[in-house]
Amino acid sequence: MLIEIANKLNTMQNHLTKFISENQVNLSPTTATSKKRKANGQEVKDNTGCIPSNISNSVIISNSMENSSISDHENSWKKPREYLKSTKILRTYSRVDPSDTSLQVKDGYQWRKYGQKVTKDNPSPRAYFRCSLAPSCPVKKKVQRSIEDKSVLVATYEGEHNHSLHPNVTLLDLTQTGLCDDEKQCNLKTDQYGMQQLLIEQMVSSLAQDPVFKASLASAISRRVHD
DNA sequence: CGAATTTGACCGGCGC
DNA sequence: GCGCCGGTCAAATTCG
Repeated sequence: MLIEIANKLNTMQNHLTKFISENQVNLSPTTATSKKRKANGQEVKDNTGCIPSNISNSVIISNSMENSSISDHENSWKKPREYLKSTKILRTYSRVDPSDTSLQVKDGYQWRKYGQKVTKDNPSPRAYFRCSLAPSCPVKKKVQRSIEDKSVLVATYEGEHNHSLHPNVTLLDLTQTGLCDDEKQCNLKTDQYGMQQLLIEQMVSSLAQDPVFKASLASAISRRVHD
């Protein structure tokens, strides 16, 4: 029976992988522009605090390209537009203990903090991190508490990891197996695979902590046992 | 003692 | 040109 459950979980993971691939979650370049103010001169509200209403106690992932709730200026990070065209933005929401002031989001990667700022429209400080798994990795991360719910950490990721290092994921070396002869393409595939694995882990983690999902799973297992 | 974090200073973009 | 603001730097401090 345990084997069956394991198989079911594998199937579930395959479905998740397929879903992520088909919906291009996190893998589409942002088309964000850097307009900060509306035409009438009123300030555009920073959406860092806007969280999905159905958030549980784990991680929710939103794609900046498809999620219109994310303001342009939040995505811009004051970067040149040319740079933005080739930069991928990902935002995740993590529920943490409100008393925890560390602003640490456990996503499997290792981050080095290089700055912290209090922004105008959110009293909670915003922390700036760089990926420390590889010295040349361009990925950056911003973490700030939600303005609406201080128990929710909003992590915004910019860029893609240019390395295959990931503490929780063993990646295939496509270059050595001969499956990929173009080095650039290979790096892209490797990176996308790594990001997919990360997304899967986060989604599975989210499901695992969802009481409704757990109840459904328990019910399904129970039916299996009684069959 | 080296690595990681903190924090004030500095820089560049943008609006007025 | 000036001031505001977000992002980054780097010296000081803390931690393991």
